[in-house]
Amino acid sequence: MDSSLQQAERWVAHLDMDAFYASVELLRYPELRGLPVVVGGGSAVAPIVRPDGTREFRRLRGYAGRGVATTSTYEARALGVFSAMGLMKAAQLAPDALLLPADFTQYRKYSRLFKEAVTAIAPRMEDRGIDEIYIDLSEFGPQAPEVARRIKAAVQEATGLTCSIGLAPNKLLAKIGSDLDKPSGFTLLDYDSVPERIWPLPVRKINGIGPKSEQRLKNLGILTVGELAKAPPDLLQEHFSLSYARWLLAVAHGRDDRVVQTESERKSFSRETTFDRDLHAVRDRQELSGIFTALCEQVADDLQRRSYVGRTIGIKLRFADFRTVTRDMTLPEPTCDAGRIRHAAGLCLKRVPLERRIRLLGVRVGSISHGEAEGGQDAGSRQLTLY
DNA sequence: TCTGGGGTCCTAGGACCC
DNA sequence: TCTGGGGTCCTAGGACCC
Repeated sequence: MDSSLQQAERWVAHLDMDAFYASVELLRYPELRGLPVVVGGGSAVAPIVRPDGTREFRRLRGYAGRGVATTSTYEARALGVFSAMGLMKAAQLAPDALLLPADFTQYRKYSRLFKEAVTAIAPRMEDRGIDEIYIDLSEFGPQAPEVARRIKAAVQEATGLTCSIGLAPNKLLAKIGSDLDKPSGFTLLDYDSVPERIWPLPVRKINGIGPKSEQRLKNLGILTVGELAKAPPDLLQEHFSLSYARWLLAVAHGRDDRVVQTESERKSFSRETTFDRDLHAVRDRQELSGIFTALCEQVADDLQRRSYVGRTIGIKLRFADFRTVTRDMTLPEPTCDAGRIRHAAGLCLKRVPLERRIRLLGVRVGSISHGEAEGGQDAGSRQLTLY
């Protein structure tokens, strides 16, 4: 490679489905179109089908429980209800909004549909979760914007759902772009447009700056990306780690070298649950133990169904005061056996002092690999599978 | 109005080995 | 006798994302 040659221009698209879960629900319940709808809570909020076939939908009013909004329609957002908001609070803001339970089987189906529609046109796709992806369109050169528009149309054709696309020379700008014109947006950004389009935005719009960093930047008088771009490097290095300070300055100028990652291996499996009420380690011992075992069985089942085994078994506890602790231990041999996971997780739990009430319990298996578990009925056949 | 569930990555200290 | 580095693994916590 001749380093004096300028690197070929990159084209990266970020595609984000609009209000994904809620939009899938509207396909099923078209009569709710135009109304504030919130997805969240357990199956208890499912609509009731009357004898005559008509449906009665739950409203947010009177909701009691610990659920949060997973998604809301744009009509509900106009009333102040956004994802991750507690449903009790949402009920205060929008008591007449309709409430539907999340149906992940259905969302996974539509996720598959839209991703298939994309890869049929442009194969270099990076999965970023159920409702968003990056697409490397560099191979299309100057045709990239046209291809991106075709992808947007193909997604709608395949699913009946709209998406928003940002198209830019890198992932950072593509991601910001897809959010600039929602819903059903299409935004083209290049480096020259950074001062005009990106600098006025709050720093929180940058993927990687969360609530903590936002607050710390605010304390330094930095609210917008433009202010970040002009911040003295010394000031940033004083308040953040060297690598984070460098990253902050780079992204503020719209710079990002990350490649579109078309393959990735998962690193862990976990299951966790928040209780309806906080449980007491001693008084609710039986109930706690039953839930603990069930979580271990679920993780074991997840591993087995996908032919994984793991060596690091961990637990997570959240106390009533929201403090979270984790404990883990690494086994000499990997496993996917519920009993072994339960035993190791039990040892981890013994290392946590349990004086406070518990609100959440979780079980995790990490250091995973494909293959047969050591011990158990498969021990003898290990050789066969390895060679 | 008390804040879900499933992930990834980073940092940092200690153990242990060479 | 006091003092080394480097590398890897393990564990805990935290920030962040969808």
